[in-house]
Amino acid sequence: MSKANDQTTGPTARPTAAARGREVRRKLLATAAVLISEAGWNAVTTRTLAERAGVRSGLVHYHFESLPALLRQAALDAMRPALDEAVSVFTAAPTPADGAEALLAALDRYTGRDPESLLFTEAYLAATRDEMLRARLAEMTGRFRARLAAGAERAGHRDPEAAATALMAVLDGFLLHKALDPGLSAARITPLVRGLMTDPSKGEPP
Amino acid sequence: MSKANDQTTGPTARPTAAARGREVRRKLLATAAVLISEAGWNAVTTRTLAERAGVRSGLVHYHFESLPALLRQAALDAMRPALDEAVSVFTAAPTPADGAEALLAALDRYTGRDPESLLFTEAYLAATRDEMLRARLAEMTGRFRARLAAGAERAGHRDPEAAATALMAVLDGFLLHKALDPGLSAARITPLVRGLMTDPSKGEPP
DNA sequence: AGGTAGCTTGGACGAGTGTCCAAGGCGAAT
DNA sequence: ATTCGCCTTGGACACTCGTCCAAGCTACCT
Repeated sequence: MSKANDQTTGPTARPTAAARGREVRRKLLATAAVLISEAGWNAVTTRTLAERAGVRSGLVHYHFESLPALLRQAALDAMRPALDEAVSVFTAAPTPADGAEALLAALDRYTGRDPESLLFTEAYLAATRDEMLRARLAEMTGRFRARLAAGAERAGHRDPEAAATALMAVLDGFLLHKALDPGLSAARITPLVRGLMTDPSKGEPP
Repeated sequence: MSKANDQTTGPTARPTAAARGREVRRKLLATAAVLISEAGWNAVTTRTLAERAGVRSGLVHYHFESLPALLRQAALDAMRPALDEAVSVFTAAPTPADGAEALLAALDRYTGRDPESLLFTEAYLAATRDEMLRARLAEMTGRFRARLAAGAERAGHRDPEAAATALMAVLDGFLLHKALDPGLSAARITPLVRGLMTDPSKGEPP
């Protein structure tokens, strides 16, 4: 008897139908994330999406309930690992200030170069007008904020949650401003951003 | 002989054709700014715009070259006075830190309440994909940044331009985050934002 | 062998889109 | 009274949009 996953065929054999379907879903989601950043949330159409993904347009509504549902999932799927990596970068640093500096540096490298640079901003704006997206997105960013706050608290910050909120605001704000003016330097604002995570009540002069 | 602006007619008389035209332009621009914030830049259509403005749809392309051109002008016209007022608020404060606090407080009052709350964010994103808008917008925000930097410099900040950049990033970032989560408190991050405009090299302990 | 289930195709459908324009209206100037 | 110039109207135009589906395909199961 042969199991469903038997791959005893040749090296370049045709994948099973289910596997091809999975690949179509993956490509559509990945391409949608890029297009959202490139053209804007409301400018992603089924036809351009299918074309860029190398997929026939009829497949979009076979694999997904609707275009808005696809965009929601694409944005969330692309943001989750990005936020996870941000958490890693932050928690790997010895102090919250170093963590903030590392996050800013990572963001600086990311902006402009990455085809999904503006995905976060687009998703925030879209969430403003989409109840379901707002709930799922708020949960993800809430977890991120909690991680930042935990780091700030461990370092003895007076108001850790405020520090986390402020840090997230600078990061997303800087991302947006730098997209508009690539001349902006993350290095220049680094000392100021470090200051955000350093409790003002416990200054440490040289 | 009668001058063009003779308004010797009754109290509720029909205005001159030119005046009505000016009013149509004004209404379209004002309504467009609201709709951009409400529905998103790419979701503003000629027909919904005309309807919300109380104007026949055929007038849109009589008074404006194209819908994109109208949106550009609407955004810039609405942002200019807002930025001017922000400059006033900032420069009226005795110190840059007080100015930053005042700006944040004003932003906090503005967010959510105002129907144009998200206009700035939408305009930034649109400028990313529209060369002409980017140039005009960069000029306006550049002037604003220069005013903030001048204030920081007068107070002896080590890197005034960086301070201005960081302050603008927090403001726009906080605006966006608060639109998503109205529970965010501007008051909580105020001391941290004040710190941005206070040169870290010259701490002033009580 | 035939049957089944899932993926794929290409196009149809109606509702929307930005843009344009012939025709009409009306106050101001002559 | 007539002309002039600008504003206004309502709809036509040629798209593009999201969604849907009948028909075909092919790997797998019995």
